[in-house]
Amino acid sequence: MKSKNKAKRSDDLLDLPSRKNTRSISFYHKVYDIVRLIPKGKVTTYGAIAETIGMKSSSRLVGQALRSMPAEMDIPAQRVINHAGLLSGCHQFGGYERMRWLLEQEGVKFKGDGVDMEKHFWKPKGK
DNA sequence: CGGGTGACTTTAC
DNA sequence: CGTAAAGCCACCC
Repeated sequence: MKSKNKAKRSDDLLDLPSRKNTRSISFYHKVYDIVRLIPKGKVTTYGAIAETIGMKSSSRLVGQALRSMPAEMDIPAQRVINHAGLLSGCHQFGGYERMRWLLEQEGVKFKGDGVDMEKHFWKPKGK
């Protein structure tokens, strides 16, 4: 099955912790570390994460990292949304409704179809 | 080594 | 307001 190829990638990414000792940590891994720091009930944007890493013009890479992220990892990826507060990665969570539900369980309020950024936006590193 | 890809963002019309 | 296109760059094949 083709899933074999996907499994290989996941396994490689799960090797994350052990790579911590290496001097060259993948860009993706930095993204994962930051996303894990997002407090419950808060959300952030791809651009904010990219900026924290030092590549604010490459917000796409953040999205790409999360897309490749193995589901086995305990990363609240649902808290990462786009600049407009919309759930751009909803398909990865089984649909918009499901991703929205996950956020609402954490206390995130919605404004229209997107997250109320005024109340829940959180910038990595707190400052 | 080169081309394709993408959970973005911004600007332009 | 909506759609379109360009800029951006790490990772995979």
